Amino acid sequence: MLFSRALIPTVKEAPADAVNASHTLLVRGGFIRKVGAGFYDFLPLGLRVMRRVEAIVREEMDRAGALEILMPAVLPAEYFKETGRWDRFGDTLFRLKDRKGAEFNLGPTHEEIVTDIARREIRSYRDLPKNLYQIQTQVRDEPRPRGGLLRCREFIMKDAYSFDATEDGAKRSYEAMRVAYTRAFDRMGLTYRLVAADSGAMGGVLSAEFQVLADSGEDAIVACGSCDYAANVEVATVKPSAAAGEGEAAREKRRVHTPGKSSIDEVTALLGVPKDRMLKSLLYTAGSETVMAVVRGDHEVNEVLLARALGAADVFLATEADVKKATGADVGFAGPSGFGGRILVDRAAAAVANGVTGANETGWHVADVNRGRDWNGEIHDLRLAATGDPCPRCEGGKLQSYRGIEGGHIFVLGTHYSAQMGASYLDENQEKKPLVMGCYGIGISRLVATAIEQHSDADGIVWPMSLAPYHVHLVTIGKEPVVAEAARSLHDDLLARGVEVLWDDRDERPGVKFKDADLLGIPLRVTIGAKSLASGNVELKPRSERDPKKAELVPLAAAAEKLQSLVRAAPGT
RNA sequence: CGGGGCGUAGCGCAGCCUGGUUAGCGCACUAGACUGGGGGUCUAGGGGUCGGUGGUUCGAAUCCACUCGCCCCGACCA
Repeated sequence: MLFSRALIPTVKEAPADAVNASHTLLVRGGFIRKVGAGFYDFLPLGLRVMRRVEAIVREEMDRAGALEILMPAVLPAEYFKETGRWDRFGDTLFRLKDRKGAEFNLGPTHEEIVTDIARREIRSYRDLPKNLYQIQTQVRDEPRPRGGLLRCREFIMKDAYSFDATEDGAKRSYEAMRVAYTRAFDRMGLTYRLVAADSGAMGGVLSAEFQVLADSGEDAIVACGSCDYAANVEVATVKPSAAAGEGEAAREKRRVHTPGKSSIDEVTALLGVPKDRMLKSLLYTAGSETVMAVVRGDHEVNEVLLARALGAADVFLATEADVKKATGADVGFAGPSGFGGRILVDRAAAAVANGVTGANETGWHVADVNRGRDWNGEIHDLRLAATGDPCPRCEGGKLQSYRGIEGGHIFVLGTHYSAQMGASYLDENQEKKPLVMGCYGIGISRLVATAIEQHSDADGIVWPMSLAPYHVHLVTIGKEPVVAEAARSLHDDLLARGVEVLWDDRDERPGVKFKDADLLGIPLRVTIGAKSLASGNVELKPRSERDPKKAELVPLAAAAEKLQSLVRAAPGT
């Protein structure tokens, strides 16, 4: 491709609304342009990268035996109404009406539609297993699109759905997807962790996220430094360590006056006790119930774990009024000792001896309280895991916190949708049974940005070969006909060898071309100028090499073959 | 949805507080000249319903009201 004939509108200045590297560089490099909040144009270069992601994902899905289909982006409302998600999705669902007033929604995901295919087309256990996938535009009216391609209202997703006769079969399908995803993410050159994830209100059995590590990520995850334990903090648990005051003799409970001191910091400062002696007591609303969650003063409540422990879909921190009603005291003076309602306590807090906590009376705390004698509660894992916490799986391992971008999610759904929608099969005994389903997503367009979050420097993008819009960026310097002739022959030779090349043939100064080359991030840069060409050479430099002096001189005649072998040898291609 | 902020040329911004010539700067763009290995220099140009509507005023980019859009933090995120 000739640069002069392409549409690659690079700009020097970052867009005002870009806050992270991928957004800035995708816009500056002319890969994408914003159309509206959460909607983007993919310009030629951006589309080429996305096609690479798609191709890798498609290859790995096909290798795993999945079958590509395409479902509509516009869906009659009846499908989401059938499963109740018409209401449950709330404002996130884009709704529209046709000319007759019939209701539709844009597809945010396609469980209903694929289940409809299954109930119509799958009859027998002999038809199983099946895994159907599509690469399709998905639309969700996100409350807050952000980060350029990282969180859009319209995005490209690969979503796959497996159908099995049994739970065991579903696990095999899930495992096949885990392998396929691992291969795909490896080929894309991404550094990621496969983490245990919340299976949500769907009652899923197995659920894991492919979290691509990036400081700009929206998700918090923890991973063990010693074993392979890794989990979204939403579901991460922690091995209990030695409790504060363990083994101490229980002292007599006493009331302490703490006027105006409602926070852990204030109370520990006033009383001179360490934070891990405090029993932090928070009130949550779960459905119509108000419950107390107790964690140690130096810990935080994990609301997902709390909701799970309660069997609730969601919990919300109680309002000020609810706290007063439940405890009889202002916010900041709640405690399990003497509390009348349901109490859930984290393991670590449960073990605290001679603890300090709120007295359920404004301006008062109680000290030297002990569980069993002064209070009680249901013991669960309720605390948020953090860096330095002991790994729940191995001996001696410490958890480390990371930020991640969810690049993929694999999930055994069970029979949630199939039972609801009547998607069943007949087994060997003529017995009708619901299909056991799994679903598996990869954020195709998001991964374009995610790759840049991991592969860029101060000058621009550094694409892995497998995702690069072109393999070779050919830069010609000067107007001498010999230079253009050499470039033309190399360009044609590369094309004949299946190497994709972008030739910057513009009448621009060398500095402009080099800056643009660094910005675009094509992995191999070949410079042809009169200087080196005089000795029959061209200059070769990988984008990952920062120092231009380290460019390698390669005889023009040997350049194409050398480049071809470099492209072939690159991982993931 | 709560809090904060921004809409002025294709992009990035100043001007607004304290209303008053022809609305300005940098980049980009057009033409010419010089230049030619890391975003070069000079000359001459083109490009604006100042987000929209209404109001105040002799006069509004500037003040007021409403409205639309966008961004950031939070909530939310099958």
